[in-house]
Amino acid sequence: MGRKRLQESADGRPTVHTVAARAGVSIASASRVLNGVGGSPETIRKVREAAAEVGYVPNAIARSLQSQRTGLVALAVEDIGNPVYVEMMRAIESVVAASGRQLLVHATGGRIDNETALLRRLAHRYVDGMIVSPIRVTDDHLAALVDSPVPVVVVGQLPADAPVDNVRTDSRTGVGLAVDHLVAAGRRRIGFVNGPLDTVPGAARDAGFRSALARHGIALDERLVEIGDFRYAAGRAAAERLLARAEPDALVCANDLIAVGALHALLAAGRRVPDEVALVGMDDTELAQMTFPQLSSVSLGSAERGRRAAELLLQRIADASLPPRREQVAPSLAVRASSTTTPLFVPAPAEPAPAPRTPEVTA
Amino acid sequence: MGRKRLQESADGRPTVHTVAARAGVSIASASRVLNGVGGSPETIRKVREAAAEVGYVPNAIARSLQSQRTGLVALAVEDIGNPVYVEMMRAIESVVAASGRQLLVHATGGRIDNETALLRRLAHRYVDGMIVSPIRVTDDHLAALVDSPVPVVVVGQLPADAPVDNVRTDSRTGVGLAVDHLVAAGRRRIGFVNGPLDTVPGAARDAGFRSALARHGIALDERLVEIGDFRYAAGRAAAERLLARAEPDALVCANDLIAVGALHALLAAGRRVPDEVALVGMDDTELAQMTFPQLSSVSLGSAERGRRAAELLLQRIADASLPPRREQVAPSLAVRASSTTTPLFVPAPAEPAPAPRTPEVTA
DNA sequence: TTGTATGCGTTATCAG
DNA sequence: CTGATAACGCATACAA
Repeated sequence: MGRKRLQESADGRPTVHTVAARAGVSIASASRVLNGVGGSPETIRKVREAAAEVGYVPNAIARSLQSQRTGLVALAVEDIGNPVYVEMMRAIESVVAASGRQLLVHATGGRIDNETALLRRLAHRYVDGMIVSPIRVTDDHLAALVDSPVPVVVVGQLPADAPVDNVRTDSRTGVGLAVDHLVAAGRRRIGFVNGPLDTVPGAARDAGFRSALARHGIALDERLVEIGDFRYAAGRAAAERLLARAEPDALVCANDLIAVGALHALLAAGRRVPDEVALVGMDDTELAQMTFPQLSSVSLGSAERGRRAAELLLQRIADASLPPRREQVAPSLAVRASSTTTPLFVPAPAEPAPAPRTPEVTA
Repeated sequence: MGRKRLQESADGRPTVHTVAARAGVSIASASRVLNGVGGSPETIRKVREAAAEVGYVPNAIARSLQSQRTGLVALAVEDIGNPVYVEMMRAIESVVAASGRQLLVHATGGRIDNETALLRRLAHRYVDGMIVSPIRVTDDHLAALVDSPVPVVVVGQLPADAPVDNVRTDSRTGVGLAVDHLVAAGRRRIGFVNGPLDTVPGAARDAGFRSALARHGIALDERLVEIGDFRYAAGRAAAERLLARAEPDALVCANDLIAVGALHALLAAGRRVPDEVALVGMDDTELAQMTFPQLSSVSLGSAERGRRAAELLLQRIADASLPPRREQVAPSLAVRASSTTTPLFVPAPAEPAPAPRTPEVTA
């Protein structure tokens, strides 16, 4: 006869039945003891003993099918090599962990199909909810987001009427902060190294740069604008192209990875930073403090956005009927050595220095 | 009466029953059509239509309970901010994706309890297998690894007799490569900035450094050895401490993050790199090519280790009866500007230059 | 407290 | 090809 109700699972590992049989009790009693609810002292002893002997470990999948939850939350980002996502992830992780859940990260590689596939697969109940930070948003993508089977919070720009929880920043204004700072420092030939214009952040930053220059009455020289992608190598290459045909006295970069690439290009070309060319990155990641000189960078509050996104998600998991919410985090500028010309080898002034700063690289 | 067999799931979302009822067929037929096996043209049409109308999406948890697999593979690493794990992750991802599975990453933060908790939770059937790269290994930890409910592959050093699939490298030898290189370049006062000695990699690198110096007959000056952790900030601080009390003519760092920190410390202290102090990192990550000057670095084949680990895991998932396997990846040295003193401002020689190299930072 | 029986949503088996 | 039904492993309402 076919196995009717054996005591072990298909792959030979122990189940509640194994434990129950061994302890000489029903599976209900076994289950209760294993979950710490009820059971006479004697039963508890027997079950615990049996469980230990067979090395019982509960099947989380089965448990989830029953409880309708997995205790898992996912974060989908484009490029896990970008430190901005690391910061965001850390912030999310701490919130998620505090709720007794576990955070899983999935790198989509920026391929939209990949991201929608994720929503259509992983999200189909493997996780209790997910936070996704899409770099491009198509209608298809948006549709998948909207009728996701599990709660979703989007970090990043989204159409105004999209009924999805959303935490955003204003990178357009953020770029403006960088330009204002540089203009105030007397720079006029300000260059811009951006990522692809067909991405949401790329388009926003481009608009921000142009409007900021206009606001200051500076005519934009298109030779001072160059585009790569949002990674180091392309940023460096783009900066090299720009430097080969123009002479900026400042460079704004669409993120810190690009800025580090640009810094490399500048130093390799013999330009002194910040004396000849000031440099401002964006995202204000760890990376900005690793370079020499350290990078000024526009903070888009990635940790804060992550934290808020996690909170929104947990709230929605708890109550699916909540209306779609939208939160915004304001950008700010972290000024460091890469955009601050200071007198060198000059005795410290009697008044306290404006801010602790590492020495300049130039002599 | 209590709901006997409704057509929708507990949370009101459609199930096979919903679709079947709407299409006027049995759940068996519905399931078959939904899975693309069998079904008359008419049935297929009706079911597809019904599924589309109600927006049916299969419950992956239920499916997994039945199929005994999730199609998910997890990678557990200590610090996702360390680029070495990013490289490893990318390699693993490509192998895993090629098998039609999805990779999830979990950052343990190096806390052992966290990692064992992961094994005891997530691994309890939420994933088909996992790759874990522990930085510390206790007996407890090892035990959890050994009798993990799902296939596990460990990347990193493990006791010789541990019955666990294992991909390792020899960082001890790796440090030796760095020292050899520096000694050959005429450096004698070689310093070492390491991570914690109670970690597996920390201990191995320490041993490697000491034995390498001994091999060259160089007496170790303990003032030239400093310890932080494996991250940037601590690396920089450790290098600063070292530089405050000793005058190395070269620095070996236990990973690239530390090396970048050391580079910052050196430049901030006005030391010229590599002329006054040569610098060699370890892991040969992207980061090594981002700095100026670019970092020489000992490659521990992190991508290769990741790739192999993923292959081992997939094999074991396919056949659990495989004996424990152990693979080793040899270290190699990538020489870049940070450890190569070249004549500056000298006309290019008639013969081709030894290798394309970015200009030195010093003048 | 304990055991029986049923459901979680899906897939697989086995008659019809 | 189709439909009823039995698993998958666990949790729990209910009756004893």
